[in-house]
Order: sequence, then structure tokens, then C-alpha cells
Amino acid sequence: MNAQLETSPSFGHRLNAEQLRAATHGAANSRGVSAGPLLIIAGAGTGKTNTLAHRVAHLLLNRVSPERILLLTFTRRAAQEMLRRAELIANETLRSRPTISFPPNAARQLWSGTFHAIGNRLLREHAHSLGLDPAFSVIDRGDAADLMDFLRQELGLTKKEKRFPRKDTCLAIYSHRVNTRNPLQKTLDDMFPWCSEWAEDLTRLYRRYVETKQAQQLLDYDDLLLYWHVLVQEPQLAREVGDRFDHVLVDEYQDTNTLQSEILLAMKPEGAGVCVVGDDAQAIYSFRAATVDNILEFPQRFSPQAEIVTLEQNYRSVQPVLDAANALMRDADRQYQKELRSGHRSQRKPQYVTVEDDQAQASYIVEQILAAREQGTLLRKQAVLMRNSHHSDVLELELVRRNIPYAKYGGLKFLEAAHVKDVLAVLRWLDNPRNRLAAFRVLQLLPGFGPAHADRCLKVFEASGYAFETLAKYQVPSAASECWPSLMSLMEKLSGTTEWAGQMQQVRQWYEPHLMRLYDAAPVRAGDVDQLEKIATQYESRERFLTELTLDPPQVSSDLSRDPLLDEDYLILSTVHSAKGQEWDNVFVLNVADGNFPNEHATGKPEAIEEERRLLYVAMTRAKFDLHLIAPLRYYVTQQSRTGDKHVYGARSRFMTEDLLRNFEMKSWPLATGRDAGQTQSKAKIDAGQKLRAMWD
DNA sequence: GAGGCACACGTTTTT
DNA sequence: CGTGTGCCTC
Repeated sequence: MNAQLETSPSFGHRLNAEQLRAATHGAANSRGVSAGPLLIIAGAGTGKTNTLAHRVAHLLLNRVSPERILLLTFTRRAAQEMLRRAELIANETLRSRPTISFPPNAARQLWSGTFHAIGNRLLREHAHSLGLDPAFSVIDRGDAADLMDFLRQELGLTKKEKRFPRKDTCLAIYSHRVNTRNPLQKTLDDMFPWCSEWAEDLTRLYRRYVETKQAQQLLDYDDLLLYWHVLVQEPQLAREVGDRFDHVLVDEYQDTNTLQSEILLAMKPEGAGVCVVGDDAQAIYSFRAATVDNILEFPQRFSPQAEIVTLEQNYRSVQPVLDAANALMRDADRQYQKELRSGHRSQRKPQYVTVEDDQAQASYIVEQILAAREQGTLLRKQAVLMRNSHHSDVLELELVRRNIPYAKYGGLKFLEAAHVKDVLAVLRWLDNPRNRLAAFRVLQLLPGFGPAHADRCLKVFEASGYAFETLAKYQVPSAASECWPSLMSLMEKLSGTTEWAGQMQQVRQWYEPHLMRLYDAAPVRAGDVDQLEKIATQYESRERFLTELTLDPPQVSSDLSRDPLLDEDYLILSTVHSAKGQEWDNVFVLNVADGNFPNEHATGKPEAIEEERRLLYVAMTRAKFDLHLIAPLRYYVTQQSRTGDKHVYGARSRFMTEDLLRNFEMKSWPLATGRDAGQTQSKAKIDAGQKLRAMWD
């Protein structure tokens, strides 16, 4: 009956045997698909997304209700891509089996998103069981750090003789402790040894931090997991939440942390319908407390043990790229014996390119990219990957100079810009009047309002039961008396309406004069606020806008600065972390030198160095055809002391052993035999640039 | 108690 | 290079 679907000519015809086994794992029956736990180990480029999308399609085709499927992914983008493909596959199959009815847009009724986004959704539904206000606010990392900072001052921790950890460090420790579920002292000793002595004070700080968030109905990123975890520790609620879903699929399982795995196990203790996918060789998020043990120990967590399907056939890269990647991992200390094999032959080895400095690095990349472009490889099929987001600074200048459009993923600080935070603070205060953090910020935008006045003012506000009408009568500092009524009328007006359209515009109009007064580069910043307003119109409500912006912040700089460029061709710049799951024809990796690969901050610990190796592995395995690792002899670093040279001399990366280098074509650039040769080279590249520009005129 | 000025500082990666 | 922190003056 339904099982015939699996052998229908259409479904799965693009899968190999292992992929098909993973996609159709379990037994189809009249009420859906019942399946024991499944682990899919999917090496880089082995069609993981395609397999998972097929599995989703398979479930839908076998009458599993879409709202009973939970798909947990690492980013929202990944979730959307998965659903898009699942829908295509399902519809394609249905065309050959017209007798089966299938709800339209079924894939869109799935529960899908990141752990944090799903947590947000579940917690709002179950808020009352947890003593939460269903209208709680989600705060981002910057807000959480600000709150931490406020409390560390309030508790007098900044006045200690020895310097107390900074706010970001405090938050990082807190987050690590929460996500690993380790005792604080262990977190300190393992990850922050220089803070070990502060355990007691930090505990006090964190208790205040938790109390304060609760009083104001604020949830930080970790709380979205933590409350979810608490929810499913209670057996009856665990069953309730777990039973909503027949199938739970988790992508990028190697990058989940202990808290996340405990949530999953509490929801599905028998592992029924649980399917996790990942690649231990691509675990790169230990700084976020991810632990590769989750994936390694997954099968043994259940009895009977989970089934394992391993995907090794690579469909992405040519064999020489995989040879290099395999060689890199051969030196890894924890070996999971995975030799990626490709059906794509090529004579061309990846390139290991030595250049003089980062300027030469930029020139080399531009030349290569434009040459490839001339040969028909679109810019968007090419990517430049880097360890830190600022490593592309020089390159970006060069790209701008040559009019080469690009989009940059990762490292975006849009939401951290002061003026953006100002505007959002107004909205956040409106959305949740108890949000003292937001209110505190808004009040201090006014002249004459410092921390002390703001605090006093808010005490009155709180005593009044959060009534803006009462606040309006507050005796403000004389410098603020003139602009007080306009803020108060804005707040009264907007807090009294559920109509979201136009709110952002009113906030912007109110804010503009303050922006002018407060900041130097006001026009640029005003542009950002305009952008924010445009983004805001895409959301249905204020609450949705604020929450979604926090849970899924804009990833691409072009999302914000140049939206009309969407259908134009542009080069991709990305941090390696943000490049996860992606692929391009040509890939350039910047600054492959010791200090970056591995990063200098990682060199203390063997495990950290191994993670850096995997990071390079991820970068290399993004390439389909051409891979260039670029090693500048000197490169610019910002954190050099002013007495020293502003450049650092890049030693060859310790990962680039002689054995590994045999898989590369070694070259230096420019191919200078003398000064003249270099000159000739640089002329050639300018000509190419003009050619390209001319095409766009 | 607000706000201006000078200096030190430090910096991966992200939900 | 920009940001955050502390010190000083009004």
C-alpha cells in the first residue's frame, strides 16, 4: 500500500542506496511512519540536505501530519531550504501517483527552525506552566551583556582590588555553564582559568542576573533552551510536549550542546521518530558549548541502539579537493575514518598560493575571480572564506575600488550599532513596559538624563504599575523638560494600539533629532534607521518583529545596505562559520597562516587546535572545482601594539604539513622574476576589471 | 549627577 | 579605528 511509495519510480530516484535507506527508515503504516532512532553520519558534500528533505517528503507522503513533524536546524535559512526542497520532492512524487491526496503547502505547516526559535514558540504556549508571561521579551547578546554590566556594578564587583571579569566574559562564562550543564567551577577551570578565583562573586552575580530577568520577563538566548529544558524535566509535561511530534529531525547534530541533547532525549526518551544528522569532522561550535559527544554517543543513548547510516559518496567536489581534505583530516587526533570519495575527476590540484602581504592577497583574488568570471563562472558561484570577519577589510576596499559587488555573511554588527539599539529600545519598552533595560536606555537619550535620573524616574514608573500617563507628570531634569512631552505622547499613543503599521515611522520621527544631537556621522546612521523601518514593514506585529529580529538577525550586509541588488551577480564573502552547509564552484581561503589556522587564541589547548583543523576542513570542502588557500608572508593585524610593526609575519600554518602540501599546486604570486614582471601582471588585472565593469554599464 | 575628555584596551567564530 | 572605561569639571 503506502509502502509502495518507496518503490515508486519517482520518489528517491536521485538518491543512492544509503541515502534512500536514511530517507525511508522506519515502517510505513496506515497511520504514518513508525521509526526507531536514526543517526545519519553525513560527510561534507554527501547530499545531507537532499536526504533530509527526502525524509521529510517521505513522511508527508505517508500521511504523517505536517504539524506533527519537528525539524530543528542550525539557521533559519537551512530550515527554509529544507522545506522548499521537501515540497518539491513531494509534489514531484505526487505527479506520478495522482491517486494520493496531499494538503497543499503541507511543508509550511511543519514546526521548523532553530532550537531557540522553536523554544520561543513552545514557551509562549506553555508559559503558564512555567510561571512565565506569554508576552515575555527575548533579549539578544548585547542586551544580556548590558544587564550583566549593570548588575556587576550594582553589586560592587567593579570596585574590587583585582580586576573583575568584563561583562562579555561574565556572560560567556554564564552561557557556557548553562549550556554544558557543568558546575560553574568546572567551567571556570576548563575554559576561563584566569577567572577561577571569582566563582563566589560570579555566582552572586548570576543569581541577580536570573532574578532580574525574571522580574522583567526577559529571556536571553540561553533561557529559551533552559526553560524548555525545565519544561521537559517534568514527566507529564515532557510527555505532553514530546507527544505533539511523531518525528523529530535534527540537522547539524555535531554542533548541539548538552542542554539541547537533554531536551531532545527528554522529549523522546525511546528515540521514537528521532533522526539526527551530522558530521563529527565538521564540529566547529565548541565555543558555544557544542559537544561532539552528542553525535558520537547518540546510538548508545537508546535501547535498542539507534541505527546508523553513513554517507560517504561526495557529490560536490572534484577528487583532488577531497584528496587534500582527506589528507588534512588524516592528521586529526580523533579519527573517524571517513574518506570522502567523488565521482568527479580533475587534473587540477588545489592551489597553495604564497603572496607578499594582504594587499597582494586581495589583488590575487580579484584577478582570479575576474578571470573565472570571464570564463563563465558567475561571481555568486565564487566565495572568499575567512577565519575572522575583519580579515576581508583590505579585500573589501579593493572590491569597492573595482566596482565588484559582494555580499558578506557573518560578523555583522548591525544590531549592535548604538543608533539601531536606541530605536529598538523604544519599541522594546513599548512591547514590554517592565523591560527596564530598554527603558533605561531610552530615557538616557534625553538631555539631562543620566543613569541616576533614569533610575529614579523608572522607580516612579514601576510604582505606578507601568502607567505612561503617570510617568508623563514626572518632574524631569530641566534640560529634558522640552522634549519630555513628545516622548510621553509617543509612548502613550503607541502603547495603546495594536496597529503595527506606521509605528516604526513614528518612532523614527521622534528619534531623528536625538540622533542628530548624539552622534557625529548622523546621516549614515539615519540611513540605517531607514533600513530598519523597511525591515519592520515585513513583519505583522511589533512583538514578532522584535522577537524574529533577535532570533534571526540579518545575516548579509547587502540585506541592509543595498536591497535592490538581489538579482544582480555578486561575490560571496563569508566567515567559515557562516559558510557551513554551503558550496561554491571556486573557493578562496584567506590568511592560511599560523595564528589564524589555527587561531592564536586556540593554541593553548589540543582540543581547540583540533577544532581549528576542522574549521579549515569545512572551508576546504566548500569548493566544488577550484580551491585556493592563500598564505600571505605578512599580514595586517589590528591588535598589534603601537610600538611594533603593524604587520605580523605569517608562519606557515602548522596544518600545512609536507604530506598535505603534496596535494596542492604550490605557487607564489605575483609570478615575479623581477620588478617588471610584477608590473605587467598588475596591468593585466586592471584591464580585466574594466571589461567586467563595461558589461554592467 | 551629567557630560566631556583622554586613555587604555583588546579583538574568533554565533543562536 | 572604534569602543568602552575612568577621571575631571561644571
